[in-house]
Amino acid sequence: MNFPNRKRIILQTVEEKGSVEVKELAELIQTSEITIRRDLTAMAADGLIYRTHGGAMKVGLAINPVQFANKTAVNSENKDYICRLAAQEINEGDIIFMDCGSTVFRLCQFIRNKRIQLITNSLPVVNELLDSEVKVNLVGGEVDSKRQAVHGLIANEHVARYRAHKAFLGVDGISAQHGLSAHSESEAGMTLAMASQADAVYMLCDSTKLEKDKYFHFAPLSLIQVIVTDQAANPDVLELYRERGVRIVN
Amino acid sequence: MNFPNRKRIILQTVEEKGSVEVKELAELIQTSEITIRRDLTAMAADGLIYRTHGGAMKVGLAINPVQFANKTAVNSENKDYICRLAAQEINEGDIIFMDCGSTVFRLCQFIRNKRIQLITNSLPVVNELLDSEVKVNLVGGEVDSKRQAVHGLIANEHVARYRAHKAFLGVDGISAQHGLSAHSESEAGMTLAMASQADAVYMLCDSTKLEKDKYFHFAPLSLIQVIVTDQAANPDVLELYRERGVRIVN
DNA sequence: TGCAATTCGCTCAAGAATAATCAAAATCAA
DNA sequence: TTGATTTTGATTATTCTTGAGCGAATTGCA
Repeated sequence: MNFPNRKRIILQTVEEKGSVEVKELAELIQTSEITIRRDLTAMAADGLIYRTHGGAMKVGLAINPVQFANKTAVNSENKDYICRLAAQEINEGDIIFMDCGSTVFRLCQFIRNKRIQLITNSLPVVNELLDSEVKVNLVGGEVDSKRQAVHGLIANEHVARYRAHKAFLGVDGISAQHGLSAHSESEAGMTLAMASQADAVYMLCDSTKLEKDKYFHFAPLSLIQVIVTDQAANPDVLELYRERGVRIVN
Repeated sequence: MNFPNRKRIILQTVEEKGSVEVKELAELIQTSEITIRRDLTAMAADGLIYRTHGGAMKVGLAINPVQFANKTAVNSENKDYICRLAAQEINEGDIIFMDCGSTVFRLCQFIRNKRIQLITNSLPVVNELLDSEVKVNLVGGEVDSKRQAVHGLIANEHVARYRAHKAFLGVDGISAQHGLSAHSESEAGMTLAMASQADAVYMLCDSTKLEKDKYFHFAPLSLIQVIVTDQAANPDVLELYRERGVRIVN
């Protein structure tokens, strides 16, 4: 019995029973426990199951994964807080941009029932809003599988064809002095493209990202009009941004 | 016993049993294990089977082991047969179009390991191939939530910017006399856009769609070069298409 | 909190499967 | 037929997988 076959059996068992034990599986598949443990570790790494002591559990979204769901768990209360505020800024009939940040993704749940037009380059966002009131326009171009989003030259050009009322964007780092910075060039390109086509640019960033500089600086602070952040943000820091004409929502 | 014959037997065995071992096949075909291994390697490279240590598995079982159980897609046997044939027409380095038909979607599992460039307007296809060897380019534009695909003017324009070697498309109806027909205008637009930008157009259609006319006729038969269909197709009907210069693969 | 019982991951070794290489056989073209 | 090409088989070195032992970590129970 080889790994793919065991994998199939394990998945099926987990799916049926909700949770399984290592012993149980070893007995069922007629192999050693250490082998099962190794299988479970590998499968958990792929997000197919949830590993527990002594066994494994079914993970809700694992089969049809928007793997994004796991990543968003970090700082999730803060992110939800931010998104709730951001959602209040969106009115019926608005045309908005959303990029592919993990914070921005959580905005989806708060805008499901708004009748708005959305332009995005994020695949999880599109999936999330497929059956909603929101009319979605997807940016075309090269798919970046790691970020589950569309980036590149063609994507930027696509964005340039639209004009929106508001852009809701994430960023890796932001500082009052040096402006916006990112880990990757392509993400920065998309941020710029959307920002330049929007009447108002909203940065959704939890307080940990304030006054942090990442390696690639790509825009001055003047690119944005609003920062939406959480209540853990230092008031003195926020004042820095206000002085430079940025509206703070928190 | 030559390769094509062995291939046929191997495919049939894998299809029946789900998974097989090298030894088993060597015994069955009365040849050496090394030969079987070579056959399996070649077939796996074409995406016809999933290679495991010590044997091979059905592609579907290995790719999404669980969905398989509950998902009783219409005509799935025939569709897999068609897609397996279609996959063999795709070479490393090819640039291909795929549209959003349900048959075309099943092609995904057979091309996961091919190093090719794909341009598609189908969201399920993109999701399916996110973590694969395939480089995906997504067509941008209005998202049609019912069809889970991108359609419309902008989408067609996007397609027009690319040139591909082959297009793999679905269609609602096809007849030797009247050509291609569809249920919806927007889908027809996408089909036309892709077909006109491809060197060779492959229609993937199970035999039930042959000689069927749907309400919206949108292109003559000359638009396409190849029809890939299943073995239930009536030979006399196929002859009609051959007479009109269409290559038949089945 | 502390202790005992599992459970875990790491490393090592044995065995199986594989890829690589080369020789023999079969096939094909002229 | 001869020579070239392809296919097949055998051998060997390498890689992959599995299972066991052992110390470390985690859990459950008192």
